[in-house]
Amino acid sequence: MGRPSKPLLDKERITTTALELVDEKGDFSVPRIAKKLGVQTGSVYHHVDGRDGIVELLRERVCEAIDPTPLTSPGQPWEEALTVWARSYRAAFAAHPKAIPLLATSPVRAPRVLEQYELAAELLLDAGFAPADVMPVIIGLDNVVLGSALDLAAPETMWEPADATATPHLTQALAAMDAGRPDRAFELALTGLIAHARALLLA
Amino acid sequence: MGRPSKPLLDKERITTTALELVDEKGDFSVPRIAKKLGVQTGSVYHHVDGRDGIVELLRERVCEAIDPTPLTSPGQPWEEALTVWARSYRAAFAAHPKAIPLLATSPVRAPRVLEQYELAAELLLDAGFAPADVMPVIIGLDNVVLGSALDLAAPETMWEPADATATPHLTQALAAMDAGRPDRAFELALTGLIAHARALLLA
DNA sequence: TGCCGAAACCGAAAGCCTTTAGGTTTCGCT
DNA sequence: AGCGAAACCTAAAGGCTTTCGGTTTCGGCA
Repeated sequence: MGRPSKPLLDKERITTTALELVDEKGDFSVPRIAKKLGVQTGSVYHHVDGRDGIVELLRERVCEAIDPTPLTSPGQPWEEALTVWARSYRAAFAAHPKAIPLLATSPVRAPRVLEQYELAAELLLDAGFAPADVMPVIIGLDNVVLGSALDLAAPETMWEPADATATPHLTQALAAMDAGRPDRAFELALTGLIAHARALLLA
Repeated sequence: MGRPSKPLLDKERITTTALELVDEKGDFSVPRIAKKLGVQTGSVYHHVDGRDGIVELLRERVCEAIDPTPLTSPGQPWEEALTVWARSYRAAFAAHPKAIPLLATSPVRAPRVLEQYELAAELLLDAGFAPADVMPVIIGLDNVVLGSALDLAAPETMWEPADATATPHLTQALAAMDAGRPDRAFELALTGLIAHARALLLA
């Protein structure tokens, strides 16, 4: 009953299980993780800093797939660096669309993730952006990326017209987007944002 | 103990109380609403469709302050209509920034709110937008508005670098935005989006 | 080699939360 | 006058997060 010979739990396995639950149900709970791992609920708390800690682990895990090298390779124009980074960013979140609502509403604490934003901030400052303009650009990028990733795999998640006859145009637009090319929409929104940022820089 | 002479509860009072709780704590619960109204928890369920129903009531309440007339007044260019509407939209949410995470993560069901998006969709379709391009524009607008409203009153909500020395540029950018003019950032993001939409229309 | 503290799990419980069910009183309509 | 619906209460089920103490095992140190 006491300590097992080989540990049954670790952060990796907890994170993996939480992500599995999020991917299929859109949410997770500590008891469900414990049940999936064949362990008592309380045991999980020996490896993890509460539920919020698991959320941060999920953020780290999802963001591991983002390639930060575009932000650090010198000699590139900032537009190109930001664009390539954003594509990688989007792909990482599109792989786990149901995690986005979970991650979008809690403050970012994970150091490895903050590090990427730090690189982005440095890139923009080095490019000559006014300090006050840096966050708006980054946040705008964030919005485009997450919004697009969310709509990529779950457009019906955010708009639920109960009565389609009351909102014919909205229903039509939703259906058209379903059948459309979200990739193109993302690319256009991205170029729009970059153009907006360039205007900020020149102003 | 039975039915009171004058009803103690109604949707209005429940919504108002929930919004008060959200404004000060960033969240609400049915028992807390009941306690504030001097009533048993279960009683609330006689007036409201569960917790999710209260969220929709909150959405309605917050969105009441959005002025839909720009979307319906004819003879105006769609750019102007959308811009004016977006400013009103942003002001409504900026009045209750802590409600944004709550409302941003649940599907929109409130008819009065869907009606506004219906008007926006109709406006864009009438302006000649391809059906597949309508939702990307609306969602982009949504992102700019909510993102800006959130950062307007609560920038520290989303970015919490525990170690400022590890992220000097990010910390500087955050501080600069705090001291800066979020209004100007919003206007620039908005014009950027409108320009992007115009490019979509012409393509 | 023997011991001791830390690590890892279990069992139990406190204190939230949402939601449902049934009982009691009052209101409005027939 | 009476009856059904409305509005509240009491109670409880079942879930969640988190903490606390108990038990066993492991690793390092004397």
